[in-house]
Amino acid sequence: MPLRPDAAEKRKHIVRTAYRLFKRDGFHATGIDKIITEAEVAKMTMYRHFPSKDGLIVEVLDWRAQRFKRQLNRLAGDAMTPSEKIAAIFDWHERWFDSPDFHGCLFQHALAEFGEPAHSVFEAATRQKRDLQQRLQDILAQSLPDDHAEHVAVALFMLIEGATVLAHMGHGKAAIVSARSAATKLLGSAGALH
Amino acid sequence: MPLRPDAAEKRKHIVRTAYRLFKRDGFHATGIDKIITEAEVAKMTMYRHFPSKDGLIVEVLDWRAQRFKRQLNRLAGDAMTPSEKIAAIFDWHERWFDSPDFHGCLFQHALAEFGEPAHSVFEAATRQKRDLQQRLQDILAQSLPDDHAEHVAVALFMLIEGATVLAHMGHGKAAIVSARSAATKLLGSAGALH
DNA sequence: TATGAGTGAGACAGGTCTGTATCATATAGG
DNA sequence: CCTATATGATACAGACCTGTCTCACTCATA
Repeated sequence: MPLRPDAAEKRKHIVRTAYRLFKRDGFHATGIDKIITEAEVAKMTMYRHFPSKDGLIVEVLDWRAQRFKRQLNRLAGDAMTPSEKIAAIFDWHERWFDSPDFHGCLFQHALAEFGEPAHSVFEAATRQKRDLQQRLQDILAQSLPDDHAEHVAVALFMLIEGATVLAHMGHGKAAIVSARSAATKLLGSAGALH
Repeated sequence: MPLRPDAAEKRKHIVRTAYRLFKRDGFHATGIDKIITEAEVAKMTMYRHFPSKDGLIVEVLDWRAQRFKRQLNRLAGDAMTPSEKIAAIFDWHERWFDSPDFHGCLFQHALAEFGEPAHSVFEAATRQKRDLQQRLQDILAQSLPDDHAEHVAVALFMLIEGATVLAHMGHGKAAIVSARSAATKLLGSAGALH
């Protein structure tokens, strides 16, 4: 009764194709027809796997968020100190900003295009942002008291979000340099030197 | 040969109505029909004043950017020290985040929906962001050497952009508290105590 | 009063959007 | 082989999109 062996593959393929188009052209600007043409898939195939375009968008965001989380976990291995982990995260973003197909943060774009807090797409985007912020806070909690950790985590989160906006505007290098410098100062004055 | 006395008023009225709808529902999700209905204006009136929907969007963004700049200039009067000016800007954003019709930053949303750097809407949005960053830098340049001023200005800019994203997600209070705290630390460690 | 610019209302064209329905085909497992 | 499932291709419905066009009307000014 499960799907055919390659049915799950088709599903992933649709998600990946939609991801690429949403990232490049935006959500509203990307039509279903464009997605199925690029994915070389029949329309009914897409609608059998996903309930609607919004449903597909949520799936794409969740899939992307999971990949983001995996990469983050790999970066911030247990071997490093909190400061090293934060530095690694900034380095990672620097590489991301420099990648040829960088078009800003898909989750920020989702918040922009689906600004209604009750919308499922908005919720999917906030989940990812909340996860990142929580992850930063967990890292900092290893060497800072809880209230300090929260404040610094929020500040680092804002620096990262702002850096991503700046990078989308073509100033990724300046953004990451200043963000790193600011993060160092914040961690230093918060007492998290290790 | 100039327009009738109230023609310019109609034009402003269309811009203000479009602004309200774009802010609430987004650019692609807001149709021309919706704008002219809400503005109680004929379609041809709108198309006589603006070349296209994109043209209207650019006009809306420029109008909003001008208003933003005016408010910023009023806030950061010459009487205050750089630190006081920065504090006033954060206070201002706090009030903005708390306002009942806050829906995030329209310029961020424009960058998200028109991600192509060559697009006129993208350019209009970047103009505003560049202006804000430059304004921060000018303020800091009063009490910091140029290279420090630039780094700190970019950091403050990113904090503000990130705080706006957080506020859109419903955490404006936490954002502004952490941003203020971070800004104080950055200004302190940069030596701009006045 | 006469003129002409600005306007409101609405039809219209041509295209695109999401989502559904239909039918032939391919294929894996019993 | 035979049946059930997944699929490709395509037509279709109904709505919405941007932008153009026409026509009657208002109203300030000459």
